[in-house]
Amino acid sequence: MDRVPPSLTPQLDVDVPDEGLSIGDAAATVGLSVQTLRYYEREGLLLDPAPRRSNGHRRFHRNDLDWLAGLVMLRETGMPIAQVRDVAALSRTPGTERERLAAFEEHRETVVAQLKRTREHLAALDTKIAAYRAYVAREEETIHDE
Amino acid sequence: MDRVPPSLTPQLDVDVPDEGLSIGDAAATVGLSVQTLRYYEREGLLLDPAPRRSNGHRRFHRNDLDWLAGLVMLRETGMPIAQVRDVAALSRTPGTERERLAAFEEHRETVVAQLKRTREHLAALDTKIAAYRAYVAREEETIHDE
DNA sequence: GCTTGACCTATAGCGCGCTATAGGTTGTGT
DNA sequence: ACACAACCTATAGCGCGCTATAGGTCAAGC
Repeated sequence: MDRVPPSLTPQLDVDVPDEGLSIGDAAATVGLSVQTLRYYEREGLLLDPAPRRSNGHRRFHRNDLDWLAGLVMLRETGMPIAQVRDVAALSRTPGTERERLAAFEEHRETVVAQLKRTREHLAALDTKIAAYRAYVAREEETIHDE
Repeated sequence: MDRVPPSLTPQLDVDVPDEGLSIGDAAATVGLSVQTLRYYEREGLLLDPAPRRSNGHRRFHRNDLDWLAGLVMLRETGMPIAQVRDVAALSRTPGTERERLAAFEEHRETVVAQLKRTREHLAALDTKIAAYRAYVAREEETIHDE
């Protein structure tokens, strides 16, 4: 078996017609621009180049959309293009399930670390905001007192 | 009063000598490169251009370091340079405490939103990891059975 | 006295991730 | 029949945030 069965990667809850989606609809569905989607294909981030209709237009099917949703997730959690490309290459190669798992687990660690940092920054920001609120409140009082 | 008193923005718990730090030490302290620090100065992200010694070398004092820590926090939570510049400009202008507060509160919202998205992405990533773990485990079993 | 290193200014260059432009084909609605 | 939108390829350009380079001053240590 080459890839994890689709049933195990439930990403998207939109229904995709059997004939697939145009690039415009696909882009809208996953929240990318049409250019970006073509760019991703060129850069080898897709599982496969999207199949074309007789007129040369791309069609995106269910599994493409699922993959795209995952790819957007990786990108939005800060995974660089090059690394996504590596993951895509792995996912194209049968018998690399362990490596894929390792890649995802490693990325998970970076996301968790990033989350932690952001939470700490948020705390600092809250401290700053509290200080300013106190200052502004104090100023208001002073005006009242006059 | 021009700025919020330093006591209300406790950012950094390192002690800074009275004569201040060199740019190298300051950069190391706040986790930036020397070039980046100079770049930030040029771009007007500092409260004021750092004062120079007779030899033209910058000195960073306590309040500069505090500001820098805050600036790094803003940058690392994704605030663009241009917006940091605006905040710096506000912080230079007396009587703008309310605007500064508003800027920080607004940024807080974007950070919270970003945090939420990242947590959702993390959940999706965890689902993927779980699926792969199950797959790999199942594969292992199959090999055992042979 | 001379090298070494940290600093200085000024300016050019770069990596990333798109985004825009040119020039063309297809197909759908009026 | 014809305009108009959506698609196509190929390639150039751009915004952001640094980072590197050139060319120099100064201070300390060997």
